[in-house]
Amino acid sequence: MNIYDISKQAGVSIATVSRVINGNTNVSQKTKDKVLAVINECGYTPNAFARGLGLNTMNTVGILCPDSSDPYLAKSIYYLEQMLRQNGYDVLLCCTGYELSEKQNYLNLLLSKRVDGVILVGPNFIEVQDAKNEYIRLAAKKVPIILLNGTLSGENIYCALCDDFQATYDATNCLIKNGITDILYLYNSNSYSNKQKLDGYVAALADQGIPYRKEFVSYLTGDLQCVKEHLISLSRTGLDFKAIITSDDHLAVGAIKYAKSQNLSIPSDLSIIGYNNSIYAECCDPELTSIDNRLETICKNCISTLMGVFSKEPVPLKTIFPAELVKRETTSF
Amino acid sequence: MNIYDISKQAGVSIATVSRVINGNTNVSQKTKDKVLAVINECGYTPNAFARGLGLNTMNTVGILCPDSSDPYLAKSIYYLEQMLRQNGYDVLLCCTGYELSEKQNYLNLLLSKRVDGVILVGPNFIEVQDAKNEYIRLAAKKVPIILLNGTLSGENIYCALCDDFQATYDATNCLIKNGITDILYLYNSNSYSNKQKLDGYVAALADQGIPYRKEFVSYLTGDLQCVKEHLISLSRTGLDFKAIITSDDHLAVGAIKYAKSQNLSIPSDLSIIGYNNSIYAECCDPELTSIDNRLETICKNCISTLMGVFSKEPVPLKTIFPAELVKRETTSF
DNA sequence: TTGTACGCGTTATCAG
DNA sequence: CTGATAACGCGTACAA
Repeated sequence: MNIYDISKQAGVSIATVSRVINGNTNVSQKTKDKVLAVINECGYTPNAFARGLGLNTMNTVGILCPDSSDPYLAKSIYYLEQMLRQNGYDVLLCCTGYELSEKQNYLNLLLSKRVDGVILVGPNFIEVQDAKNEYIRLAAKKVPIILLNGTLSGENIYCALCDDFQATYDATNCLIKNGITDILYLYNSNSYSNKQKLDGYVAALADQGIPYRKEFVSYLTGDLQCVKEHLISLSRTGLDFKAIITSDDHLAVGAIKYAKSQNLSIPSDLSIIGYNNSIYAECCDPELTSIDNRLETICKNCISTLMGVFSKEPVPLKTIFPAELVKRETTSF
Repeated sequence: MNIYDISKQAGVSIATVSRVINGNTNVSQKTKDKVLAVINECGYTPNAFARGLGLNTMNTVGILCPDSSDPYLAKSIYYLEQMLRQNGYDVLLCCTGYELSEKQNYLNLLLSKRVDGVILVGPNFIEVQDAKNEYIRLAAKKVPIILLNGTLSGENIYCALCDDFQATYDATNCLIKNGITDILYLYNSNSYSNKQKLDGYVAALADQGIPYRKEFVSYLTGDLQCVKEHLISLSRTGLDFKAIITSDDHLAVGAIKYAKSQNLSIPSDLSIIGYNNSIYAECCDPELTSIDNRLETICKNCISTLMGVFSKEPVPLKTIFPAELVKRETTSF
């Protein structure tokens, strides 16, 4: 079943069939009806590959993320998929894992599939060492690249993110204002975004005249059990801490597990603040105070920027939204 | 940059370039080296659309799911994406929501994009009324359809699932054997799979001579708060229950929230068993006993079946795995 | 308003 | 081992 079959059956040329399919107005109602009738009768659908070849696009956007099962990234993907589809774009999904080389491979793979644009989801795409981000700039020579919760300068690269520095700065400040100064900071990746968060924590301490203590900051990967055990061993060294801020809700849940295991009561003995305001924050107990980085808003911004680029409208290179501290049961304020 | 440019630059015909690209053996090493050199120099990548047009495939599989941000579905998608990519297939992701008409629309959309196969993820695709599943059988006339955790008979439809009936049967039995007979059952969708789960619960009661009580079974949608409130109002009616089995971990977390709010101690006052063994089960407190339906195994089976269909090998129509009760802190056994 | 003819970039076939 | 050429199915100038 192709456009020739339809044109024969309807007694018109393929050009007319094409016009009808693509909503071209220069077709008489009578002809249009006839063609549509044949199309419906035959259940004809234009061949997407041929169309893609001619138009040099299949209206597809690539979404790259380290791990689509991470609740926060999963939510991002969900929003993006919905919004892209509303705009008539399909989603090609790629889960890269956390290795730089794989991210690079998959980005090139998407380019070779001729996607119209790529969205890099999550802060983990941007490395602190700028040279390692060069592959993204290279890709941006071919299609627009959108960073969701990441920031990178470069032509044809657009960023939408939350002010991570300010967010942890404010959260840290909030604790200090409430008389809590022994604050642990836990993070789980060395991305640029996580560096910002850490900087916010450090700056807040400095601004309040509280000395920064290296042993209060830990880089941690692994499951909840690992987090718990790390905190237990930390407290066994005699370290005394009254609060924990984490770069991720998952770590914060680990902190809750630690508190339970030591019979510490939350928040009177230990305050905990997570990051992302993901489902983790609601299903744990006590429910987690968490920094909300306005995921839906950011996703919406990404898509509107991308659509703007496609239609050659002027769009902002970088959009930064403020975070919001969502207070639940792991803090007393 | 197309195959003609390369062929000119290398001083060979486009046929030879094509042969080199596609690893055809009938090319002399010398020619091959020359062509490869030019390809690398120019950074040439074959046009995927043209290739698709010629081969009538772009090696793409559609994944349809109601909501990619649901932890259980997100995990499924993650596994599937990984495994498909290992086999050289891309993933076109579609989030349909829970409306039948939308599922239908999106399935047709995927077909029009000429995917090589479609995987329907999650039990929610199969309706109890068989007529409502007809659109899937129709789609299967064009490409193989794989049901992940669903079951439907039909040509070119393949199913991999977990024995939901047996799973809740065994879980219910387990509670009864431990002297708990007042067991609530909560479910959140009317899918075929959820019907199986409910049947398992009912059958276990019957086999143990415990009368089935309609008021012990609730259909519930909504967030954790809703679940909690429903249970509170249920207990206010004087209903006395000692255990809750749910069709989904999310509902079970709601049940935990309920127990907390009523100062019931878990599991001595109330036992809770969830379903899916998702991240919900680990991050709540107490950690949730949950029925694990072997997601990774099922995903692996789906992909191997699909690849089998693609290569025209004989494959099973239906594969059923047993579930496993993962015991944590919400049950005493 | 409609039809003809060509281009899009591959891969496959067949001839040499 | 290599080259010429015909599909693949559609969109679209351009002609009528």
